[in-house]
Amino acid sequence: MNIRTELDKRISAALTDGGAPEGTPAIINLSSRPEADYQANGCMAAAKKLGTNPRELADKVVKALDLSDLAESVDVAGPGFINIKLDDEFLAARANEMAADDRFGLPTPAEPQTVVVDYSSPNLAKEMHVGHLRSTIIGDALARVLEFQGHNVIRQNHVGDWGTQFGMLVEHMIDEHMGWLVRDGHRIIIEDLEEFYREAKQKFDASEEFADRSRQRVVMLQAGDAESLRFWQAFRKESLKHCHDVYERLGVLLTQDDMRGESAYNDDLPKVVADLDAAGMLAESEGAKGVYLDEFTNKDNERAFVIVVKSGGGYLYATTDLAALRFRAGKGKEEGVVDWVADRVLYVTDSRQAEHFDKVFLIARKAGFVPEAISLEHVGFGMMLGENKRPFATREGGTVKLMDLINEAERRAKELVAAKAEERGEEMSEAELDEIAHKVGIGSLKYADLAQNRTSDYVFSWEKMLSFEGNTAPYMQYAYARIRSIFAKGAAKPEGEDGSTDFADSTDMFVGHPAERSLMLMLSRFAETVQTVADTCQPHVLCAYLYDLAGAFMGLYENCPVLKAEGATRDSRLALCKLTADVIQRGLGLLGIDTVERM
RNA sequence: GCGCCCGUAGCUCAGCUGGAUAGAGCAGCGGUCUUCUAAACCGCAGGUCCCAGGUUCGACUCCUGGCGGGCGCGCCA
Repeated sequence: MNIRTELDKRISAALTDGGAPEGTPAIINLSSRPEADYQANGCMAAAKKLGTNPRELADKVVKALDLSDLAESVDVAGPGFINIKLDDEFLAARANEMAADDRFGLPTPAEPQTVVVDYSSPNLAKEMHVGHLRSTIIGDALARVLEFQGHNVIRQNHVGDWGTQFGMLVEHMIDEHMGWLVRDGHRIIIEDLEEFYREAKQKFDASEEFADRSRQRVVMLQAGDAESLRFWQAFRKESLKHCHDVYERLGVLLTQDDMRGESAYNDDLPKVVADLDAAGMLAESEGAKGVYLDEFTNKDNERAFVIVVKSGGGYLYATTDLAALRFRAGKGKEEGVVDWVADRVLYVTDSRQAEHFDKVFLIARKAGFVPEAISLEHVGFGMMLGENKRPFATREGGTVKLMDLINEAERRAKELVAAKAEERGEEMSEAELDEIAHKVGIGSLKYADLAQNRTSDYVFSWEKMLSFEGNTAPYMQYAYARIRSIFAKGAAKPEGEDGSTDFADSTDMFVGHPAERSLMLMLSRFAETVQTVADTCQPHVLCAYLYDLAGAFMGLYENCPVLKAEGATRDSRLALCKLTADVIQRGLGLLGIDTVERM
């Protein structure tokens, strides 16, 4: 149950009974006061509109309201706040309900949506680097959250596999006599994509002859020349393998099936342009074709011109994005390529592209490519900065490869875990150490990114993200491991071989101590938290929740013995521990982060 | 020139369609391990919420104008 939604529904109705217009929002917030768990702030705003006294309205609302099944007290305070203290038994019932439900009481959406999440989308010309990290991590977390909610999530990896650079790369491949490898149908091996790109680029800049050949190669490629395509295909395959190696290491759910790169829309590009023309939107300027938008201005304060065909005849990313939008909004299904039509499309790219998407979305709407009912959202994020506040780079100022970053994260995590295990005098096999280091290292990398509001730039710090103090992955994973160790230590096991528990009445939790109540209250907020994350595309809200949950658990851990308690109290606390661990595990799982049984 | 984002404790950040006394972590100081992992917990100290106006019963939040920083604005993505 989403308690917040429930309160909003009921109090909103009571506001109507009290004389406010239908649909007046109750404005339910968490209360920071000890005498309340939630507060409704809607009366003040409503009273202002009605021209009545807010306190009187609040009194009327409370009279019209029946919260007896969930609240212990409902009081009017201050200028017209309605304070709600939930009933202990209600909270315990919610906890029991959550424990018996693998969705932890999360309501299924009334109308499941088809949500396209466009994320990661690296350029295949180069190896994946830190610039792709945030999109990959944030997008993956959002896809997991939406999927868990019950929506039909379509992951789309809109990789850059069709640009000018590919002419250059193919030409370089030919120069390097890679033809025999390609011809035999074997996968070519490029040890270092980054280096390969650099070589090609150097040649391109240094040799006019090579540059010319590269440009010709692009034309041949786009015209469908078999030889060129074969090389391109081989390079693409090799590059994709690098990507998927990274995804695998990161535990990102993108697969080959989610791949739909720019090249997939190649045939649609002329049609997009023709349709813009048919819609009367296409204009020409200095040989280029594009769309004028009154809603935006350029540097000279004239209306903006969005180019879709270059003066040389080539297409741009705006064209490809329009084709992709149309594909997602129904054309893909119409043509029998896919079996879905998007209700919502999320573009997880850095915030510098915000205006680009505003323009593209606008054109798509105006041209009738995407109906108003389909929600188009640019999920922007800030840059990754080094501790010197400059864009994150190697000491020499070069690009940081994602694979190197991952290796470093795991190396540091392993060092930490090994040192602590030794300090405690615990034996840990190399294999177990590696597994824990992997989960902690990757978890740290992800959590540090996700825990912060995505819109702002974020300062990358190894020290901070691998710290066990504060809102970090290691802290959360440690909190989980501590709970699990209660089960490992005591005779009680969270579940037996057959999934049964060995403590009686495992779902019969009750409130016997304030710390238990606080924990249950926090647990009950899981559903509303997931809802917020899905609505706003802000994974940091989930991180903050999990951190608060861990904090609430520490209250129990410090104040309420579990294994030493007896009878029903012991059972109740064990069940509470298990539920907390499960919610933490699920919550971290929604962020793409694994838990460990010990660390 | 226009537009977008940001400015909260020494540092890194939260602050939920405007709500009651602005919260965490780090760093600083002081406590808590014969007791379920002390990689933890508890306490203390620390803030003109960039500035100035305005709207309102009420503003970190909304509006206007500044200041400071980042980014974008026609043939890269």
